Amino acid sequence: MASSGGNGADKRPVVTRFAPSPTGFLHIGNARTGLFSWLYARHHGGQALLRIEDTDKKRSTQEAIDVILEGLDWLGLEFDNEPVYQTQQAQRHADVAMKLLEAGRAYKCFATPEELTEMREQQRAAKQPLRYDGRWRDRDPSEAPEGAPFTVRIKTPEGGETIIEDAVQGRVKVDNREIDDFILLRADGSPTYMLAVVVDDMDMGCTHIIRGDDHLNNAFRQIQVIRAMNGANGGDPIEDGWEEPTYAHVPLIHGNDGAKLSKRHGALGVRDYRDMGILPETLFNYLLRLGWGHGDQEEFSREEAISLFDISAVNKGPSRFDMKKLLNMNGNYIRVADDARLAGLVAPLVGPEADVALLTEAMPVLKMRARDLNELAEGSAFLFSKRPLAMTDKASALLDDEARERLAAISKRLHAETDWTIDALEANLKAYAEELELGLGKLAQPLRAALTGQTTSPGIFDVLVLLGKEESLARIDDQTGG
RNA sequence: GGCCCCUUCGUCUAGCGGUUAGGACGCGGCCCUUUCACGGCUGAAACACGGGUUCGAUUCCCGUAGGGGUCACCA
Repeated sequence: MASSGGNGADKRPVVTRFAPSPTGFLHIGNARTGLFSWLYARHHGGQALLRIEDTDKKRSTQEAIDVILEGLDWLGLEFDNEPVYQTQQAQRHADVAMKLLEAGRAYKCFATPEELTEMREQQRAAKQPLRYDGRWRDRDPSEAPEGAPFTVRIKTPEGGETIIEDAVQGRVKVDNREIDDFILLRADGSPTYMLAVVVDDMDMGCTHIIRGDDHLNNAFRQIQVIRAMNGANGGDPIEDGWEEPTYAHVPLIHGNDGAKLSKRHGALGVRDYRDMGILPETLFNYLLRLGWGHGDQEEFSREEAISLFDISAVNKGPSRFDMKKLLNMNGNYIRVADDARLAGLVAPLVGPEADVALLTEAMPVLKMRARDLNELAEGSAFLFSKRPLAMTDKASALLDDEARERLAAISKRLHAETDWTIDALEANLKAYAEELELGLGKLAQPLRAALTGQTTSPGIFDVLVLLGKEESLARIDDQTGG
């Protein structure tokens, strides 16, 4: 009666599924669920399947589906087989409902929507739980008006309790009285989500259902469909292969205020983070660390994640999204990322004048100073600025008369410099600074302003070398009138 | 409101009966230094509360409080 099904005793090869609905973007929280689902399958050498829940016709456009596919691809989560499209299974869903109806494990309900609304209002008024009261459960269909539309409802057990051994949440019990006879097939013959998910999960052979814990309550209803089909609640199996999967309900990601992450919290879509200049490996790692940990380790390669990930180690409580930490992590990943790759990513952000070869050469010193790709692009801009350079307020403040005089002297020394390397240039300017009995900073800052138009940049000798002798001197002379 | 879930620094987490409660982000200080970063050192910062169980509870059990989720012919 209160059996708990598969639940870890499951010895079948692992098959997980990620089932997003095409809403126009890939929600960051869903992406994490997808990541966990994918990691679990990969860890166990099983299959990670993808299903598109496109039964909401209004929102499900090809474009919306592409956004999801693109997001998963960007994150590097490649799924096995072709994605299953839920709408294409509609006939199969209806068939299952009809089989249940024939077996007497589901029944026709002739209650109208208005009637049901009224029922709920009364329940609300009487402070009773809101659920279908089973008014057609034992009534003869002949009592309905001729040709009246009907829905198909599942016949749910009236007593006992249902237990789920959830891989994340642990043992969860629900009294069967809490589970009403929900609708399987609408009056127009279309399947409800509650039916469709289960049928698809079973048809796809899913052994593990890893999803957001907002579905925890649904699981208790979905199990009823499985049990009706496999005869666990009495009677013969209607079809083979309806084995209860192991459930793992992972907590949702919350915003800073602790509520479910939504539009008002800012960026929601995976694509938004990409546009903010977050690297895919950063998001992968950050999402992994949200709700899961492995000792003191903060950074995990894809391979480490696969070998170390364990669904039962996922925290039960929801975690909050922290942009600051994401950015810090992104900075770490940028610093170790391949220079040519970064140059390729940054070039389009810099503009048409960007030169990938120069960017690649400059990348080692540029990437030290950026936490996202946009910052990286901003930091690279000076390399491609056209003379005469526009000065920021702080930069022009640095270029007073005294500074310009020194720049003129520096210009003269640099014109004579034949060895245009970091070491030689440094030796040259340090000698001059000593001559003037000044700190190098007194020379470097105005020089930086003249060369970059800004007060911050990579090391001044790096800048000189990257710009080259000709361009450097021209920029300096622009400021000295020389 | 009914039902379900959750609760370690501000945030993400480690901990799985005995620890000076560890790490990371963020924040403060110091060092490095041509700016900004990076890096190094360092400081402040947590077991929600109340009962049990136990020689001993952050850890196990029960309440309370707080938070979250869910209750459609949506998915």
